[in-house]
Amino acid sequence: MSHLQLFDSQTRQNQPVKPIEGDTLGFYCCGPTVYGPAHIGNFRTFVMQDVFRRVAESTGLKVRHVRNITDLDDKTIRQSQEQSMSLGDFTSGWTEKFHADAEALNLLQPHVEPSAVEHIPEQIEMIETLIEKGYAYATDEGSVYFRVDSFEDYGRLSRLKEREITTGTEIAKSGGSVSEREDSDEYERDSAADFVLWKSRKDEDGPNYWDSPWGAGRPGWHLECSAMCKKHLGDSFDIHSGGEDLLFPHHENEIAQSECCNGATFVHHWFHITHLMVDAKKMSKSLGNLYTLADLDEKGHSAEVVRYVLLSGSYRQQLNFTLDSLDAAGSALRKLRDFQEKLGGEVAPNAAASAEAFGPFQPVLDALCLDLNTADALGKLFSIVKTTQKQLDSLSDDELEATRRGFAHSLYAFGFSLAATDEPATDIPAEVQEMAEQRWQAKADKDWAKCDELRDQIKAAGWVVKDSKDGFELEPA
RNA sequence: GGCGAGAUGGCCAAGUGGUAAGGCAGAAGUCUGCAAAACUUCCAUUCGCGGGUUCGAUUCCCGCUCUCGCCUCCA
Repeated sequence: MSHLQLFDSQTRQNQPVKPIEGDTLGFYCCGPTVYGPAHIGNFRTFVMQDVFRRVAESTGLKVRHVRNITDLDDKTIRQSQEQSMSLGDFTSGWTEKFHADAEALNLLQPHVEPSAVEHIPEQIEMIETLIEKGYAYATDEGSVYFRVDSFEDYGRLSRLKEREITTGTEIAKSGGSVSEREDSDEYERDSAADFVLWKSRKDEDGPNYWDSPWGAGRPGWHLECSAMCKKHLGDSFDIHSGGEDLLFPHHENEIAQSECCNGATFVHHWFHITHLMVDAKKMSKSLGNLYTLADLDEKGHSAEVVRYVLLSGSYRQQLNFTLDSLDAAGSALRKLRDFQEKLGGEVAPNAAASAEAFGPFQPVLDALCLDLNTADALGKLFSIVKTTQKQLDSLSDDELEATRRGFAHSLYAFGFSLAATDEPATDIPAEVQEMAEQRWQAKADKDWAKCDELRDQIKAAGWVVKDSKDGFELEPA
């Protein structure tokens, strides 16, 4: 049995992954904010979380996977207002889109997918507790803030003390940039570090407000995750995950809210995924390097190819995404597909796999178990594929079966389905089709000169003929 | 300014105190009427630069150069 180790951002070490209590691992992922299409950077995080779950289950662990939908925050409200849509209609559209993308990427469905608007009462309840215990205060305007000074452990995840927090002005002076802050609803805080738990109603929120003991308003963004964690995984659970940017302040604030409210250690293991770079730069709309699955699909790249690229580097490293890397990934996947065809037979991998099922592919699982080293694991996979291929003919039935099973389980762990590629259905011009058919006839007649001539003509028309035993294929040149 | 990550063959990317995985691309061959695909073989005496420790360093230590990320609501 292989034991899964995962780097923990808080202790900055690999830690064994095992449930603190019982036999099920509580696993919470900060999900997408549904205000637009998710981009491949978002998906790097979700794909890695997916691989984590697949590997954990492959080693025999049970996982309770919770991934929320953030449908209530500044962005969803602003966008829905701008588009004159109800918040619900607006977010459900983008949620559907996210689900479609997730399915295309072969992400396992979380066991629970809670949304923020469905957890308003839970959030209000937490605020009440925090006020009662003296960790939060309401302002005259009807907002509630968390008093950061009241939680002495504040900053332990992000090492706040070591980071010598500077103010926005100082950063600006030193040439750094600092995000715009919406001070309009934050000026009445006792301390600049305090963060909002409840935002009093503002005109621009439109109809999106809820009643509370402090008046109409809505919960602060950080609180939703705390509330959903508490409800679906309890006061204390195993692993909390998200993009590296969430480490501070989002996760720091979650710890503060949850631990002060619940009086228990919030999370035992923090799993943060490093950001994806595109063409060696940070993704941004202004650079035009922010890709969605739809963008890449348009360029003829399947979601599985994207998934492969996202797994080609280690998740704690900045991975540089390029369009070229998609082509390389496509070729690599084709190689795996060919191998699968050569193996023949059918094995349906499933989550109830035991580590033994990997058989000759054990090194793949071992690599994944060491902090999800997907790059190393892919290397192991290809090595084994190569050596197996050479001895394929001399394998006994049992060995062949073990190979099939091990390969299938490896694919499952990576989340590759290797479904037959859907060739882009480009319309073939009738005259090209005609020429190709003539050529096929000429070939049957062994009229090689005519064959070659037609091949050239077809090529001139921008197409390439590829023969197989039973017929030909046309592809854009 | 503070904190952090990194620099490995044409590209991507692992890794280890004992002499560089894997993928892509490229080359040759088998096969094929020719192609394509597939398969086989080849492809870094070398891991940013300069020192040091060591029998031995790409891997440990020191210095330097460069790149990149984060620094309050962006996965």
